[in-house]
Amino acid sequence: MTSASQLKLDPPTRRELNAADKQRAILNGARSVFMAHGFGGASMDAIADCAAVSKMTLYRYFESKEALFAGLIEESCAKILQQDPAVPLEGLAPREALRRFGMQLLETVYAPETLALHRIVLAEVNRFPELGRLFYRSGPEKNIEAVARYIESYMPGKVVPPRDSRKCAEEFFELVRGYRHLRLLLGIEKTPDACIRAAQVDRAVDTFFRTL
Amino acid sequence: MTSASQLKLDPPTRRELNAADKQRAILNGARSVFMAHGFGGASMDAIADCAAVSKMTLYRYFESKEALFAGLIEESCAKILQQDPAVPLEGLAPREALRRFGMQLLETVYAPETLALHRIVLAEVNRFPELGRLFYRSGPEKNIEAVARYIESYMPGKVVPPRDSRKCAEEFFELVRGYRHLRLLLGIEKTPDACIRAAQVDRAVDTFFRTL
DNA sequence: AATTTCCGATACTGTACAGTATAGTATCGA
DNA sequence: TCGATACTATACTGTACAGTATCGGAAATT
Repeated sequence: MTSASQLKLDPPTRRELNAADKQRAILNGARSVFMAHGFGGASMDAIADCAAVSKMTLYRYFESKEALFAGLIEESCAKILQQDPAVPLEGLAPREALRRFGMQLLETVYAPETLALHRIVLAEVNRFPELGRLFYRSGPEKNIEAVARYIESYMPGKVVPPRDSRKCAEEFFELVRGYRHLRLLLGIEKTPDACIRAAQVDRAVDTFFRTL
Repeated sequence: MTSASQLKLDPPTRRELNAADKQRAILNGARSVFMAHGFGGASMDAIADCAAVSKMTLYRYFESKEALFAGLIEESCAKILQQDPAVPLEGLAPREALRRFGMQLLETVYAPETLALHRIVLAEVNRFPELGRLFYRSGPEKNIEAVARYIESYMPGKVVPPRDSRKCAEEFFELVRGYRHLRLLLGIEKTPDACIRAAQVDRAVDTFFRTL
């Protein structure tokens, strides 16, 4: 190791850093195991092994298996939410702006980790009802609201009273994600590359503009 | 008992009748328990109790827990498939025909049992990959193909070459099911009544016709 | 009625797992 | 150097559960 001294921090900070590392290691291990085997199929021993941590440490950071699971899902949802870089919209033609929204959506929801999260939340929503709301608010709702606001600000007069911008935004994302989303969730299709995703978004944007 | 003789059948038939009843009882019990608790959370004892049948009988009809689960999902998918009464289309205006397709879709996919099936298939698609295909072929694919055929037969010239009837049919159903479908799957919204469903279908049909 | 065959209720077996207890170790501050 | 804290390894407890063995009894056959 080259000069460990420059990595040294004052004690409390350093300890917290270690603690944060452990927590992250645990959550990463939990992610692998829970996502692969579901809540019921995951064992705390397997998670401990996967996180390279003893089972006692697991229970020092999380009350129970349920708490660990809930913590993991919360973290995963937050991760999805944060990677919303609020696309810069100024000066873009509406079609191009919507294309960017669409591409961002597909990158997120077609990603294997997001698909796994989606599956497991649906699977356990009976056991943990609050996770349903959490998931919806972290992902779909944010996107829909962003597009609704965009439509209101940059496409005035396009949406007239019996329709509203929010429903319109939902329709837009329905067209973008398509039935391919279901096929991916069901594992009967491979994740499409960026090129295919772009074609799909273009088509969805075309269709969407025809509905206005 | 009043005159058991008139209920008597010749032996083999009678035995088979009982066998069919048992099988149905088992599958019904399995449905309740699996749908409520998932594959991992369901115990064979609970299923036996729920079906009012001994555990031995369970194992007489199904090799293992996995086999019972697979059998149940197969039966559930088949049930969805069969309740496709091939709407009579002759003499209907296209808008009206599509409204019927849409209503039929929502009745099926918004039904609590279908939502439960949807959730559990997604939950277990890692463990039982073939169920993904089975589910997709039983439900979505049938519907999409039916609408695609309708578009080809009854709306000639509406869909021009870069677009194809199948993609169009997918778009139609995407608009019909809406994000409400996801909210129902996540348990954050109550099943809408027929009136709300009809309004949703009307709106989707309007939007769809604007895309043509 | 006697006998054979099948079935199901109950009890059991082995295993896997959540959670805990214990005993020992590494790290750090004083 | 001492003492405290956080960790590890391991073994244990109790429970839940998939799958099985046994035995009594009902039906089918004679």
